[in-house]
Amino acid sequence: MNAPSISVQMKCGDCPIRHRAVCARCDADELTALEEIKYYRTYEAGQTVIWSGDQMNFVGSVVSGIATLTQTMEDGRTQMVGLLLPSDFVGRPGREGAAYDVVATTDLTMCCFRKKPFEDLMNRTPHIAHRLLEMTLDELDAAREWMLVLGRKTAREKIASLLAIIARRDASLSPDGPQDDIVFDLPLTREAMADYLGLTLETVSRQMSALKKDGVILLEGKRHVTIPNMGRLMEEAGDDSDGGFLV
Amino acid sequence: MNAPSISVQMKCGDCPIRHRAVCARCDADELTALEEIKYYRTYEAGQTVIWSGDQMNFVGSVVSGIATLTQTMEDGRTQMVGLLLPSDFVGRPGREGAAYDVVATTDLTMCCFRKKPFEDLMNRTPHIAHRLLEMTLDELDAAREWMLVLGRKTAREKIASLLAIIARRDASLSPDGPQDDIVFDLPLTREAMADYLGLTLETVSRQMSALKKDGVILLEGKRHVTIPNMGRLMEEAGDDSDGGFLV
DNA sequence: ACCAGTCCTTGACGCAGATCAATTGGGAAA
DNA sequence: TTTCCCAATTGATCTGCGTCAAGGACTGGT
Repeated sequence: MNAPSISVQMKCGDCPIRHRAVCARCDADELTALEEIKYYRTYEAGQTVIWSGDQMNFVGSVVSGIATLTQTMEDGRTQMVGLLLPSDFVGRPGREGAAYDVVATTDLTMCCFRKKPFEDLMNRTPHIAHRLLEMTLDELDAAREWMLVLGRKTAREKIASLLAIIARRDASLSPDGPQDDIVFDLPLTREAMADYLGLTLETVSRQMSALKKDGVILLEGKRHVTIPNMGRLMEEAGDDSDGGFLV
Repeated sequence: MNAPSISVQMKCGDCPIRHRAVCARCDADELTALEEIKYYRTYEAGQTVIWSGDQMNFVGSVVSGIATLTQTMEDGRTQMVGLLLPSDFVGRPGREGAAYDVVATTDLTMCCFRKKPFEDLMNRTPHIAHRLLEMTLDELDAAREWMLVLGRKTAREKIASLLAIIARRDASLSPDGPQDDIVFDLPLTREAMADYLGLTLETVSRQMSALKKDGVILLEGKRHVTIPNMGRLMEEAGDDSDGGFLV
């Protein structure tokens, strides 16, 4: 057999991202098996990928674009419970339905695996099951970290926490040196930020302006952000530990 | 081989609870293996079981008593991120240290398994790994459910949500008919409730009084609670769906 | 009986963030 | 260029919950 290059296959064929469900121990057979059950789907900004409660017949990863996981009460109050960036995993192996609405906030491409065969592969491949457990533990840590943000932080600290997460996530993707300015475009509207932070969009806007005035961030236009001093931002977030991760 | 009664072994020998990590597919050999690496530990009310960051050399379940998972900021603000009731699992297979403080809020008995041998067993026993993934997904759902509570609910709704969780959890343990009054003793101080709900103890106290005045709950002394109408309580929680579970 | 300690309740007041409302800015279509 | 549209900003006011403070109800110890 003509063994394919692992480094390419690790990234799941032609996906430009590294699937988190795929790990260093995956061998060529497993990768071929994944290749056979995978397909791509694209969604437009604003489209709902899955409604809470719907049957979900795939798992997969975000390839490009941003999606959110949200919960809504009958009276319309909504809380975002997860932010899905490229390479993040979506799906609940072993579960029937979706627990939350998944919404594309930008144009979105997903790399999906049909669920049943994926579960079969998982069941006969211990290290994939192991990897999924690790990923789920990561998400649990992130969710609990966020509980502290929602329950105990001020509006200013909440905003700083969110910016820190996005900045860190973004910086880890780019190959820049670690202590340069961090520059990125916010992938969320003020309203989406508010739904993530348990605030109103007005409060988000005011605190963004305040952080800008105080030199914690630079803002060009509405979305383009520069972090001149990551340490300062993390102080503002009330977050000494450089832990703090999300999704 | 003299196969032991599964129904007894399912409960892990002499533990009075059913370990969630042990499932219907566990066979006698696996149960024996667990039996060999298990031990009990007891803690007094108020004692800290594990400090965040500490090396954790066991996993296990709560046998009796209540423990909490909490995070604390440097300035002392604390947020509870999990409530551990009997049969709940503690531990992060595959992880080195503890991510949160675990504190006994009442006298507590834990049934522990030494971590390394437990992980070995998990690694060679797919259905135990599978069970752990399921448990972790449950906890993730619970954490995300709680994010909605923390981010978007009012103080009154928060209190009602917490009471509903404890009531439901309690009712599922007792063999009573489903539509009787639900009666239980609150396992938490007002301060612990506040730390769970992102409130102050004074607000918790006021809202408890308000719910009592409005007949949503009956209070005898400080801790003894009767829920005359579970549906009413869940309305107050802003929670139509009878989902809603926690840890 | 008395005291000390802990937990809880209740009141008075202030403030962070919500609500309501008006205006600005910037990109796309005509 | 003008117009439209939607995201975002900013201001004015309101309010739910936090803060500070005083006191009550148990419990266990002496």
